[in-house]
Amino acid sequence: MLSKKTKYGLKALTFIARSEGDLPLQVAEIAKQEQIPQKFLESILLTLRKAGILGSKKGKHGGYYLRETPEDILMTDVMRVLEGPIAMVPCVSLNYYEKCDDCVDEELCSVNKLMLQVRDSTLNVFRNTTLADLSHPKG
Amino acid sequence: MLSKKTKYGLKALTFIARSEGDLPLQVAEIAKQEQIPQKFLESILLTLRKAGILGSKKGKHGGYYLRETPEDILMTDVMRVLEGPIAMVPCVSLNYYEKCDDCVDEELCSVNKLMLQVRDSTLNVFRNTTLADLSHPKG
DNA sequence: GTAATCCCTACTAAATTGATAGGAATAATA
DNA sequence: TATTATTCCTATCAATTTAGTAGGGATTAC
Repeated sequence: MLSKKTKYGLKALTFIARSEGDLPLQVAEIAKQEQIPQKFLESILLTLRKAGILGSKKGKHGGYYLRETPEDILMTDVMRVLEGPIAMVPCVSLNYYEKCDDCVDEELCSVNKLMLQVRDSTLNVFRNTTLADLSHPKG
Repeated sequence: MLSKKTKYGLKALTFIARSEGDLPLQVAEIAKQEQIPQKFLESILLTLRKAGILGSKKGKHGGYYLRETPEDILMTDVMRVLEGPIAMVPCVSLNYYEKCDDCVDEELCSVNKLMLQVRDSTLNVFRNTTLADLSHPKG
């Protein structure tokens, strides 16, 4: 299952991308428009900012904005920040590889074999989808 | 993350497929060979039997066996039994479709748009992979 | 009738998820 | 400078899920 965190994060990013204004958008407004608990959204946007996907401005009239244009924001990056590793098992993870304790030979392991294919096909989707693709009505 | 249940289930199925004997295999032996807690594996194999993927024989010299040849056992079926719906959100699920409470227009929803693609690509892998593919050293 | 095996139910500890609460720090503006 | 609006940070918490464990009933081979 996709976590609420990721779901909310994607919705928020799309909302910001669609706004296209120069002004930063406030958590309160995004939360209201997208029906997301405000405090929860606050922590999610903070995560996205720390990851370099969003920028922020503090104080009155502050808020969040995209660091790059939607066309340049890849889902690989967004999903890794929000949902964690794309691979479903560490032994097929590109960025967080870890050998299984039990596994004697990875090449013989059926779990490894199957999940490697799933990772590749999912990665292919994320690598070819930008925030712009998700933000346009048709696409 | 892939659950241990699914991981163990896949390993057990592969183990059975590789054995190829006429005799049913016992939980105790599979558990020992694949380093899986026996009682846990028991409940997993029971699930697979109830789903029609495994058959069982009770009593002394009993055990589990495949209901079909490995070539005919598709990962779509196995994964749905072990891990649940393949879609990461109910609104893109083929078999368990459910509309989101909040979502006004699914065609505008970025989460829907992205997860639909992920579902399709994952489904494509599972539909084209059989237990036989996972059981052979090369493949 | 005994031993080996699957079958079934119930319970539990640990981790994760989806929040909520409270306030500190910062910036605009009157 | 005081006020207000906002992000930033830490801590806490309830519900759910996961990964098992425990105990014994039912069935079959021998």
